[in-house]
Amino acid sequence: MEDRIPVPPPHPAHDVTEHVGYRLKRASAALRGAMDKALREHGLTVPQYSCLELLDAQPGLSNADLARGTFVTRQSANVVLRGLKEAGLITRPASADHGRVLPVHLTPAGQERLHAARTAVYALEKRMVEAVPERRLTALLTDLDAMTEALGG
Amino acid sequence: MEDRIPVPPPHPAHDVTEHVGYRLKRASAALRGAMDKALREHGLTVPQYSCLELLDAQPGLSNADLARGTFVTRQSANVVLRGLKEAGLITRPASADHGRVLPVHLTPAGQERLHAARTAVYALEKRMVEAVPERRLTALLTDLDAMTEALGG
DNA sequence: CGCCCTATGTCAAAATGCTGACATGGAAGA
DNA sequence: TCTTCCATGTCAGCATTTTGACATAGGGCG
Repeated sequence: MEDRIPVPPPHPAHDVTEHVGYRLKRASAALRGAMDKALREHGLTVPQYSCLELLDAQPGLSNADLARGTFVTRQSANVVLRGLKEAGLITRPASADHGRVLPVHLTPAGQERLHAARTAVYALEKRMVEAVPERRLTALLTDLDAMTEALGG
Repeated sequence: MEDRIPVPPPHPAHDVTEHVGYRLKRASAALRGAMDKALREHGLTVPQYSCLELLDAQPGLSNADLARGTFVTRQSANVVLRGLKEAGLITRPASADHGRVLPVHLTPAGQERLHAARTAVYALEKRMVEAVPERRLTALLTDLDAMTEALGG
């Protein structure tokens, strides 16, 4: 008699694979995998590419900025930056002249590498975008953002 | 008149943060973070919880099945299963009686733990779902799946 | 000026995940 | 039947990421 349950109100589906979260994770995993494969041919990892893109759009970002922008911890971003610096794709002052922030910039080699990799990544983006009806694209972005905010950033 | 545009072929947007991929990753990261926090109070990690959910819906899944279902490699899934077994939440035969597959099952303790954690996770799902207009929910799921398939699984 | 509070960069350790490789069991096809 | 091919489970090594902690720089405010 313990199955006197009135109703599972907030539980629309009974199979996890029907949940929004599951679909979201699956799509994200597919993107990650595809990017990983595409970027490997350019000698870049996904976090590395992400950093280059952010730096191209906003030169001088700090390590902490990049961490937030790539959704990882400061420590992880730091490791990525070391790799990029060792590869000669970015520059980073050894010491800060003003505050404590060490502004990061792309080198010409970094620009070049980014542009090459970007072509491959944008092709993936194109495949994704074309998979959804054009009139729904805006709504999709809106809803993704809404979900993000509902979860607290 | 402007829809006469041949098309801005591969580069629709100029800021990465406008791209679908970025929004997708951000939403996924937000979900991951929220789940991580919620599950910690129940002594579970996200991969562990994912396995429990899959096993609850489909008892007897193999390690490889769970790996595919949680979007990680067989090796990673194996580590997760060891943790779950050590915690007494699942059972797994030491040797296969039929093929090579070792079917995994939830223990009563596993069921219990899952049910407790599920409440917390479903609350998150609810927040997400309610953030998007109800009439668009189905479309959202459809589009997420379409993007997944466009990227090759 | 001096105090608190936040943010940043970094170190160390542990956890987590992946690549590469191998042996084995089953299934499909010659 | 036998042989080839694929999937599974697992080991080892490496890469990545996170947690936790710490010192320091700056802004806000008494």
